[in-house]
Amino acid sequence: MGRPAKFSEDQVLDAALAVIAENGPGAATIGAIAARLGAPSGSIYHRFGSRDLLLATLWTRCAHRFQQGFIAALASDDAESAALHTPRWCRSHLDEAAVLLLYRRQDLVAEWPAEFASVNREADAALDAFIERHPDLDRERLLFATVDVPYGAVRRHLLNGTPPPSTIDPWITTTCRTVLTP
Amino acid sequence: MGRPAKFSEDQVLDAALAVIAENGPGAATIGAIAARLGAPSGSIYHRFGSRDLLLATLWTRCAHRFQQGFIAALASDDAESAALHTPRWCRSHLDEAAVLLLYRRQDLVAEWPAEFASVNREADAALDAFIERHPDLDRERLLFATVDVPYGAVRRHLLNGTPPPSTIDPWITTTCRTVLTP
DNA sequence: CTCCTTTTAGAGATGGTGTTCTAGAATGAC
DNA sequence: GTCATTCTAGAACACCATCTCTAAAAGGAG
Repeated sequence: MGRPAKFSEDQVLDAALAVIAENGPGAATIGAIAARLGAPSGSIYHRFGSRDLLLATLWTRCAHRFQQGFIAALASDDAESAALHTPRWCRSHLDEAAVLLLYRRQDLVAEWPAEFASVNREADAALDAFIERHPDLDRERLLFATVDVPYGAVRRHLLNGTPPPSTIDPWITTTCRTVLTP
Repeated sequence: MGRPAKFSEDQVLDAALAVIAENGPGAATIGAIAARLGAPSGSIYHRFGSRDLLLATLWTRCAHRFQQGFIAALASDDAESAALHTPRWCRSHLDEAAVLLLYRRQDLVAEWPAEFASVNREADAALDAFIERHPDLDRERLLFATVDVPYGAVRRHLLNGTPPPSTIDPWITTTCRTVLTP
């Protein structure tokens, strides 16, 4: 019932994604997003009550998509594969990776809406479970090997807008193994 | 001759630095910077012709200060010390590190002024010289060990506003050694 | 002291952005 | 067909930030 939507919610988010990946969060004005989609700004506001709500939704979508593979790798008790998930995912999701890894939430969203509070709950739980199974590891060390190093390895290339080359993978793996084995 | 300045150029830059470190680049409006310094906005514009010019100057000052130690370590042919420079400098220059490492130039400065074009010339030259002396190394590998990994190790802590703990240093050193020795 | 320069001081013009509001178009239910 | 509902469409509003402009203050040179 009612008029069918001409622009889906995901289409709006994709437009916002493209704008940010191209010109940074500052360029992600409602006007720019609407223009990219060929929609009037009113339609955007009809879907998402505010700019903050729109960008928080986008951020959450990106984070959720990214974390799936990471969580799965941790759940199968494979730290090296978890570490490699970052470069791999970046290669196949260049724009989303740029938005997720190059910026902070606060750079996109002035005031983070309460309903999006626990974006990282699942990932945190996966890390906790992993630690639980490996009492000789501390959380900081695990984060360094599986999050921080892959992130650093990938960042420069995301800044260029180019996919991270496959040469970095063995460096990440080696680092992971070296740091995590006593 | 002429009226003596009540606010020095560095004072203005320091005020901008504090504002950004506290609330992000979006909060670094001329009004906020002036208010923090207790100066009227007109005085800011008298010194720095525009907001872009002010922030570009700040960025360049940060980058220059940061790169001194890095360049020196590379010049003395010590890659591990170059890698450790990042966490060390972050500890003693928390605010500047946050501005320099957490944001992109484009996040601060809409249009980078031409006169600040070559911020990284010296650092690039130091890297080139190092490579020249170690023909078995390629540049990407050196960047990974001395730039990317330390950067990743430090980022989460800068986001918290806390100095990176000393526990990360041996991980960085180990990574550096492992990746750079054939 | 009188000129000249530099800087402070802040009011005001300008432009752009988030948001709201009203009107109209498209569809399903009856 | 008529009504209710959902969405498009874009004009209008309010706000905020950058930047400009004018006047006055503070010192040095002659």
